[in-house]
Amino acid sequence: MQIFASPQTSTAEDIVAELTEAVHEHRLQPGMKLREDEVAEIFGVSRTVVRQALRAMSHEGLVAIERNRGAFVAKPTIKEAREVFEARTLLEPQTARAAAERATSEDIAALERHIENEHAAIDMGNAGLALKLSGLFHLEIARIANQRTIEAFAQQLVSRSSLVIALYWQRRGALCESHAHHALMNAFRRQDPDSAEELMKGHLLDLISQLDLRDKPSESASLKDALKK
Amino acid sequence: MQIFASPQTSTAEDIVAELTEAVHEHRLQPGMKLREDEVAEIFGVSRTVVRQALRAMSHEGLVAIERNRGAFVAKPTIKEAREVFEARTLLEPQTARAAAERATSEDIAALERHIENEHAAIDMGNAGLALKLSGLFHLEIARIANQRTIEAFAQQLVSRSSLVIALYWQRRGALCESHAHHALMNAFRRQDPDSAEELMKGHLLDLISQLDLRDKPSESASLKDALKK
DNA sequence: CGAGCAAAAATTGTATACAATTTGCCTTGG
DNA sequence: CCAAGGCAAATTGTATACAATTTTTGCTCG
Repeated sequence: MQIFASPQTSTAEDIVAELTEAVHEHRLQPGMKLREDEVAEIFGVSRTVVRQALRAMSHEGLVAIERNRGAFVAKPTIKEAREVFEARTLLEPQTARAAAERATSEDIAALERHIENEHAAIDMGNAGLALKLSGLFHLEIARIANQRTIEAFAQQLVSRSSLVIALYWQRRGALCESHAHHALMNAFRRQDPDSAEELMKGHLLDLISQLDLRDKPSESASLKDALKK
Repeated sequence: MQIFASPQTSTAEDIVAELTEAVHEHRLQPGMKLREDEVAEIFGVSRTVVRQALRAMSHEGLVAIERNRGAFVAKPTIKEAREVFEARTLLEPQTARAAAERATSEDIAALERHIENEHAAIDMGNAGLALKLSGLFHLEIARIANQRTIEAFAQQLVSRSSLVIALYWQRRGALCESHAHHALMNAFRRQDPDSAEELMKGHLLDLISQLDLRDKPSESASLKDALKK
């Protein structure tokens, strides 16, 4: 399967960006192997640069590197999935509040365009694109809040959320409703930090509620437990 | 100046760990250059491995890599310094709460030993060691809370805090009082999450208040502003 | 026919060689 | 004497070669 276009030479950052985008759009799925030679040929660089990219992504939790075995798209466990959304619940509501306090009319216009794109992606049935845009919306808010450090954390968490969704989303076809995004944007427009914070909190809880994060026997920590009658 | 012991062969992780420890103890100071050859010789590996380590640290915000110019210990700006502690204020109080709910008697014993070590370091006048231990105390709490994801964020934030302290601490000689750490541990012992959360919040605010984060003309964002009469 | 083992192929880990870029110094001309 | 230009040294960026490890293949033997 041809997943990427083939440019000539790329930097490690380019490769990270493209691979990350592919994860966001669920073209790269959890567990897929990323062979260095293969990636190197696709991007027209040597393995040296590919390794930089893969190590960077492993540091973001998007890729799992097993020594002498290679790099794989990460497969977050249920515990990790919970942690990702718990961290988001700590960071993003407050960030939305800060963004609501700072948002300029340009910021709001950008958000509005963004939501339009989300709708367009859903209408044309491009679920992968819709999912990616949905994640980017959250990053845009972090950007507006002007908190680079938290933005970097959010970026990592949103990316990992894509993996969590790929693994644990319940109703496969159903809605990635940008309804909540609309409500958030309106709170920004009203310069209403309290609402923005609450809406973000609710939005995240809503997302979590649509995941199936019940413990499964296969994830049981100990072999002994698994063999219990 | 001889900063490191010289072992034979090390992994990239070893190098990250040693360099990070040196940052924590203020043996490596903001702005110092980290030449690849030099580090490679010290650790007895090739530049390949050193580059892995330096790139990992740059991703953590501990090292700044300038293209074709090399790696330097990062020099957080005042804005970054504020962001680091704002992020800590979002994450750590809640984490302390979670830790207070989960802490076992072994956890508390470990914290107690840790605080003793902090006192010992202060008594023997080893400010660098005391500073490092002070940071590790916060990481120990994240570990007790059993939140790997947040622990990773906290690790990065604590490391960057060491750089911030190196740059912006006001009274050079004065106290890194582990007083607040004692109070936190007692809250854990009482299984008092509310207190733990409040104490951590207050502790962080206290730390921030001892930094000099006033804007300085030299940090003016634009050259144009700087040249204005 | 399947289990076990051994050799071969494939893949990753590390070091080194070479290219590209920057930095410092020295020369030269005003 | 100072500024500008350019050459040389030092340093980083990338590719490649080689070593170590894992995975696959295919054979033998039960």
